Amino acid sequence: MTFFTAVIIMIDVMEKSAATIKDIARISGYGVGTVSRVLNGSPLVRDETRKRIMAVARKLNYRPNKVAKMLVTGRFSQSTIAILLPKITHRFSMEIVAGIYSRLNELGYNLLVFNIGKKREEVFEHIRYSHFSGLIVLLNPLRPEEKSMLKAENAHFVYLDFHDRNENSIFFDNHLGGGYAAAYLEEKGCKRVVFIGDLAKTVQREERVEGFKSGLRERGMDLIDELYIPIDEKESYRVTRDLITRRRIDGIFFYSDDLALGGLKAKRDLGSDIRIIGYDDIQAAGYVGLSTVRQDSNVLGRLGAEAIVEIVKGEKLRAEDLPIYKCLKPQLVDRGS
Amino acid sequence: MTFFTAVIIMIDVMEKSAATIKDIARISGYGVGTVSRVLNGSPLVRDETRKRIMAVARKLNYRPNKVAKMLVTGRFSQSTIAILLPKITHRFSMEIVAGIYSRLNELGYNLLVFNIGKKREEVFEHIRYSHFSGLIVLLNPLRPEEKSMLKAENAHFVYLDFHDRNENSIFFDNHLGGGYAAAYLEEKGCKRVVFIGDLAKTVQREERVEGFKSGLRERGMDLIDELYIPIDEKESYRVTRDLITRRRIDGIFFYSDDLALGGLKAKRDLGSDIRIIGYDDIQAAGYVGLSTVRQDSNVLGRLGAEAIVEIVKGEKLRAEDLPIYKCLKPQLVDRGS
DNA sequence: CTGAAAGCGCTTACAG
DNA sequence: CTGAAAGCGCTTACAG
Repeated sequence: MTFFTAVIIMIDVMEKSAATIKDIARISGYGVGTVSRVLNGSPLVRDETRKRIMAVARKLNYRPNKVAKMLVTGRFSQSTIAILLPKITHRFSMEIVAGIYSRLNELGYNLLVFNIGKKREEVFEHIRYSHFSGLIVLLNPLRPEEKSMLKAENAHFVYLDFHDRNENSIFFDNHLGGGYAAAYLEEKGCKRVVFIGDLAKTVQREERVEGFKSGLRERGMDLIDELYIPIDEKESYRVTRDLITRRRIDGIFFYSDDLALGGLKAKRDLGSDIRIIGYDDIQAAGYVGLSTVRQDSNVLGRLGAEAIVEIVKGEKLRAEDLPIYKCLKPQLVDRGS
Repeated sequence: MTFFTAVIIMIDVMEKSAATIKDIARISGYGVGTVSRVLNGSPLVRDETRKRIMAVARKLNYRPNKVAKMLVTGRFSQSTIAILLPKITHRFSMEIVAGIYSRLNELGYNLLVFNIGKKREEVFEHIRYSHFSGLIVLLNPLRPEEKSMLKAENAHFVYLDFHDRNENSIFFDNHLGGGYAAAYLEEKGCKRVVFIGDLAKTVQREERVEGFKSGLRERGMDLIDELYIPIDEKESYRVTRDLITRRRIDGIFFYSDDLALGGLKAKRDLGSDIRIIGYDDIQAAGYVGLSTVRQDSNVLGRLGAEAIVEIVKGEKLRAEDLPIYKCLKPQLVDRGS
């Protein structure tokens, strides 16, 4: 008895790697089949046996290997869709995620969330060794080696709010939206305007800026400056205040509502009549009365969820309509800011 | 050659279940080892062989079985934490999720999201056959059979914003918060107040109401009515407008900010001087100037993430400090509403 | 370069 | 009631 206990403790200490059903069988003196039955609550075992085996299992702090169980039973959740978020996320991205989630939920799929962290490679290792049926890539491009990894696994993916002619993409027209911003500022009588954007140089930003600039050109308005700052309400508050007090300008187009929120606060605190427009139409924009270029995050998210599920289920696989390439239009929302 | 093609097509059509490496081996005439090497891009294969095998793989639309690969390589992402959301979610729940997510992210864990849908049993089947290390159960109790399923899998879980003496729980003190609401309304000079809550009868609601009532009693204030309505801003707008116009009351305590938002709008539209207080302090509350009882969703989420990770890593397993049972305090936020 | 075999941790008929 | 064996789909030394 003491020896018996001693053996168990030794093993408990030695075995750094998790205990298996085999260990339990060996130590308890039963066969693996019996152990398996006990662990799964089969009624076909003696009570005595059950107790003995359970005791050993507890002692070893046994945790069944789900992967092995999945393989043998063939029952594993095929209904998980993964999403890959960019390193820095605006509130807008989170609203897209909410849209994806709600549609996925209706379709009976679970959501697995990845995030491009410091070590991009590590994240892709995780992705590689995780179990999911399809991937939604949000707002940023995949590198060639990442794509080929996915191809090798024959794992499907769809870009959301990013576009690549050769891949499934659902996205907003940023050039058009930039133009809307110019039109808005013109309508409010602005002549000398500034653009304030995120530090991160993204395709979305470039397209939006380009659309804005060509809009200004058409209207004979002047782009006095372009500023690039971190996504931080306080920072944009400060920058806007400086602009209003030190420079002769009458309108600002912010790359995103996150940024514009700080700017609007500065304008109001100073009682300035400068005109401000943001981008995205996040929830807060409605509450504070910020004019913006609306991108319907909910629609985008839901479309993305539907697309990846269709692809994964192979409903589109043999059709000519792959890759999916869908461009959505933004809308101008005038709240008088 | 035609025969060859015919065979492939037949198989392609017949095999409803996915093609395996064995199928490719059989059809291509090579061994499974070679097929595996090709599929994994090993350089130790003739080019000719590679092409032939790849052709068959494509024809069969081969998708590697990740589960089998995981089992044999032993490389599968152990760093996934799952959360289980209640059927109906307030915005507050979503803010908790954001907190969980951000902390999990820092700790290098992925997030898998489940949601109690129509068929509760089905969700638990999914949970059972999904691979994750620990589970965070948000805002609602597990049933006995669900707990025993988790126990059988030796899967750890922690309740967040729900409490049970026998399980790991991190939660807010609702009784205290209800008292704060009463104190707020008294301070604003209210005498005749109403409580408006969600239809769903939850522990949280009961505790909050009880705290509110005993707060009123201490202060000699009258609870004129208790109304229970669906979580819907329009609905709470309507109900509040009716209360203001038809009944002699001077204050309303809303179970959640989601509800209070509609009420505040009604108050302002009518120019009423009724006092309104909500609960949670969701983002929108700050934007519209709603007084509320603040529960720090970010802190709660982050604590939950840390707790489950600690438990999963066994850092607390042999200590006496299990189960974790931590009660957080809410705070009163006076925005003058 | 390629095949045959062993094995990952588990379940499940099949015999006793 | 219990054990021995086959097998889930894959990888990986080990021989050729």
